[in-house]
Amino acid sequence: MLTIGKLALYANVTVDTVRYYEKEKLLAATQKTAAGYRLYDDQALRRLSFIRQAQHCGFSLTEIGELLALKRSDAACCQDVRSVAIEKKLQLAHKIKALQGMSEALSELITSCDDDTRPLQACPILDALENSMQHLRIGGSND
Amino acid sequence: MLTIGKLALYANVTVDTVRYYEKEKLLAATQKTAAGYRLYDDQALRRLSFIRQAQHCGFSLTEIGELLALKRSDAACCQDVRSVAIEKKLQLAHKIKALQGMSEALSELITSCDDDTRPLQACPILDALENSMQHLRIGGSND
DNA sequence: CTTGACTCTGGTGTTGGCTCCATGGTTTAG
DNA sequence: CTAAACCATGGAGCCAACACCAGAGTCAAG
Repeated sequence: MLTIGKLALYANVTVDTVRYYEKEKLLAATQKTAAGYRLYDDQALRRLSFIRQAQHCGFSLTEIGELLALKRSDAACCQDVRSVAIEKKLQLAHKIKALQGMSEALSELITSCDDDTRPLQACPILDALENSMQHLRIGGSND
Repeated sequence: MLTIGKLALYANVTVDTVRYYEKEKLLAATQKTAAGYRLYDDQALRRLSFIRQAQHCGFSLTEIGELLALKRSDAACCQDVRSVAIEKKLQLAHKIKALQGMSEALSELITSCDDDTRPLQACPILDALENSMQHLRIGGSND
C-alpha cells in the first residue's frame, strides 16, 4: 500500500493532483488509515496511469470519467470504447486543421514581408491584419 | 461615428467583447458623447478587425497588445513584426506536432482493437491505457 | 409622451486543471 | 524525545477570454 506521496511520486504527479482527481471522482483511495491517511494499491496506481495516458491522448477529465464509467458498465462492449477513441481522433484532426490554417495564414503574411528594411509604416503584415485579409479567408470558421 | 452596438455588429463580436478589449487596453473609444456613450470611427473598426484576425492567427490578446505596441513604436521596424510572426508559426508547429502525436497514439489503440465483439473485459484500448502504453512513449513530453 | 431599444458601470460567473495556502494532526529517523 | 517530513481539510487563486446580470440612464420612433 502506498501513501499519497508515494503514489504521486510513482505516477509523476503532485499530491494535490491526486486529491483533485478524487474530488472529481476519478480515483478513490483504496483504503484509509485510522488517522485518515489515504492508502493506494497497485490497481489505483494503474488507474492513475490510465488517467494520465488518456490525457496525453487528448481526453479531458470529464471524458476520462465517461471512459471509466464505460469500463464499469456491464452493457458496454469494446466497440463502445473504440468509437469513443475514433470520435476523439476526429476532434483532434479538426483541431489540427484549424491550427494548420492559422499556420498557413501566417506563412502568407511572412512571405508577403520578405523584402526587409521596409519602414514599419508600410509593414505588409500589419496592413494585412488590419484589412481583414479577405483573400486568406481566415474568419468564418468557428472551431 | 458608430455606437458600440453598430461597431460590434460590423465586426461580428458582442458589445461585451468590445468593452473587454477596452479594459485590456487594446481598443479605446474614439470619442465619448456627453451622456458617456462610446463612439468609434473607421480606424477603430479596422483595429478591431486587426485584433480578431490576429486571434485567428493564433495570437493571444496579450501578444496582440505587444503587436499594437510595436505598431506605435518608432524604433520598431517591419522585421520585428516579421520575427514575431515567425515565432508564432513555430509555436503553432509545436502544438500541431503534439496533437499529431496524440492522434497517432489513438490510431494505434484503434487498430489494436480491430477485431470487434470482444468483451469489454479484454478491451485492448482500456488495457493499453492502464498499462502506460510504454511502447507508444506518449508520456514524458511535457507540451 | 411613451415605449422599447440601446447604453452605461460594476460586479460576478464560467471552463479546466490544477496550484497554493493556512492550520493542524501524524509518522518516522536519529 | 524531538525535529523533520509527511498528511489532512477547506478554501482561495490562477489563466484566458469572455458572458451575463442588475439597476439606471439615454435615445429614437410613432
